[in-house]
Amino acid sequence: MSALTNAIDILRCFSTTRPDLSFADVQVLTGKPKSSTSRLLRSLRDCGLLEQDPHSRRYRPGLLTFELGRLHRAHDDLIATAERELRDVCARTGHTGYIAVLDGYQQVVLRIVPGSNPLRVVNPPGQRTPAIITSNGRAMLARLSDQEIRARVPLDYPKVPGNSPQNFTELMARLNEIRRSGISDAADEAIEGVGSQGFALASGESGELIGIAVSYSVQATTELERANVRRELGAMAAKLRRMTGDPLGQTIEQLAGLAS
Amino acid sequence: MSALTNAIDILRCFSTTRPDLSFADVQVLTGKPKSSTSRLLRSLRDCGLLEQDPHSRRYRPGLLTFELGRLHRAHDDLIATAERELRDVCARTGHTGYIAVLDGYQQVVLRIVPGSNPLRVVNPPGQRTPAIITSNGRAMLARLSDQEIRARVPLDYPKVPGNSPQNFTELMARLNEIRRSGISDAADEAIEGVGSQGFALASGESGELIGIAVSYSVQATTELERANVRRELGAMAAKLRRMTGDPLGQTIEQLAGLAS
DNA sequence: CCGTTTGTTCCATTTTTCGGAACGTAGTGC
DNA sequence: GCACTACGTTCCGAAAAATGGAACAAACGG
Repeated sequence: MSALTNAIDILRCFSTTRPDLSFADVQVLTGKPKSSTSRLLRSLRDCGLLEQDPHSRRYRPGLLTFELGRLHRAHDDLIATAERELRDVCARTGHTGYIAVLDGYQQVVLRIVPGSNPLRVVNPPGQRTPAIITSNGRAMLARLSDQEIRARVPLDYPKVPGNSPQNFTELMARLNEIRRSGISDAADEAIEGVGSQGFALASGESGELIGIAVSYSVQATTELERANVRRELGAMAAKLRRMTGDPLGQTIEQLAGLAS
Repeated sequence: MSALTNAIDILRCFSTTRPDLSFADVQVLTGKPKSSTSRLLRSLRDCGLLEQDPHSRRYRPGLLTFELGRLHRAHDDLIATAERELRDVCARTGHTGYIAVLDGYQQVVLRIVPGSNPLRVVNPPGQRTPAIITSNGRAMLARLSDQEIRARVPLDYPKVPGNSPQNFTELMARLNEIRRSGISDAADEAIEGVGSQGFALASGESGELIGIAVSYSVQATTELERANVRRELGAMAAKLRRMTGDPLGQTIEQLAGLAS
C-alpha cells in the first residue's frame, strides 16, 4: 500500500456529510496507527490538499483541491452539451435537472439546473448516492455489461428503500426494463416524496457515460405532467444521442475498455 | 522527496491556462524521468485525482478533485460573511467583486460577484495571479510582516506591468501606503484598461486572511465614481472588521503563526 | 497533582520509490 | 519495406521513504 494510496484513503473520508474531520475522526475512519495518521495529515496539509483550522484544529479539503476542482469543469464537451439541453427542458417543465457520473457503484452529482418549482435542491454537486436507488444511476448501470454491473454492486447487497430493487435479481429486472424503454424512473427512493426520470448518455468518441435526470415532487405532480416529462426526456435523449454519436445498444466497455 | 511531493508537483502543473496535459507536457514541466512520470500518472489516474481522456490520452484533474473542491467551499464563515457584504456593494455600484486568498506570493480567486456593468468577468475562481500586481493581492501582502513579505516575493523580482511596483523597494513603498490608508488600488496592471480597489480582511479568531476587491473599466468610470467605490469599500471594510474581529495593525503571523 | 485525551517524535525494519536502460508500438518519410 | 523517430511502458538493483510500536509531550479536567 503506497503512500499515495493512504493519502487518498484519507481524502476519501471527506464527504458532504463530513466536510471536515478531526485527527481522531481520520484515525478511526482509516484505521491506521496514530503515527501514520499524524505524518500523513501533516504532509497533506503542507502540500495544500488539506487545510487545518487553526482554532478547532480540524482538517478540511485545501486550496489545491479547490483549484483543481474548478479545472475539472473544463472537461466539458459532453457535459456542457447535455447541460444546455437540460436547461431548456427544466425551463419548460419547471422541474430540477441533474447531471451525474458513475464512480464504482455510486453516482456523483456534477451539475444541477434548479427548476422554478418550489422543490428545494437536495443533492448539491459532489453529492454521492448509490446508483441503484436513483433513476439516472440505474440508467447508467443499464448501459454496462451484466458482468460489469455484478462487479460494481457490493456482494452483500446494500439495504435500500422499499421502492428500490431489493436484491440483485430485482435490480437486473429493472435495468433490463430500462434497456428496453431507454428511460428510467424512480419514486420515493433516495428522498421521500421525490420522484425522477432519467436516461444515460454515452459519448461515441470518448466513451464517457453520464446520467441526466429531472426530479420533481411526487405529490405536486399529476400523472399527466410526469408523462410530459417523459416525452421531454425522450426528445432530449434522441437529440443528444444524435449530437454526441451515442452508440446505443453497445455497452460502454465495448467502446473504450477503460473502466473507471 | 516523497511520493506525495512528486504527485503534488504534477497536480500543480495544471492551471486555468493549462487545464489538461499530455504525458510529454508533464514530463517537461516536472523535469522527471519518463519512468517516474509514467508510474505517477498511472497512480494518480487510478486513485481518481486525475482522469485521462481515452481519445486524446491527455490528463486532467479527476472526479475526486471535483468532489473535494466542492467541500472546500464549506470553509465559510469569513468568506461567506464577506461575500454577502460584497454582493450589496456590487449591486449598488454595478461593478464586479472578487474575493481571493494568498498562496505564497500569488493570489487565488475564490469567489466572484458579477456586476451589472458590461465588464466581463476575466478572472474565474481558481485563477492565480501574482499578488504584487493586484489591488487586493497587495492589500493582503501589506498585512504581513516585512520579513514575511520578503520571504514570499521571489529573489529575482518578476517582470511586471508598467503601473505595478517594479522592484522590491517600490513594492514596500506601495504596501506602506496601503498600511496607512487601509485601501489598495490598481489600474492597468493585471489587465489592460481594468482598475480595481480592494482591502484585506483578517479573522480575529482563525487568523485567516482574505482580499476583497471591486474592479471596473478605467475608461468607463469617472474619478467621482471611483471615489464612491472607495467610500463603499471603506464602509464595508469597517463593518466587516467589526463583525470578524479583525485585529487591524497586527501582522497575521503575530496572530496565528500558521504560515501557508 | 494525577489520570486522560490528544497528538507528535523516534527509530529499526520493511516496503516503495527512483531512474537509467532496455523494450514495445505506432506513425512518418523515403 | 525499412529505417527513423516520437511516445510510452516495463525491468531491476540501489537508495530512499513509509511504517508502526513505543516513548514522549501538551492540554485538559477533576
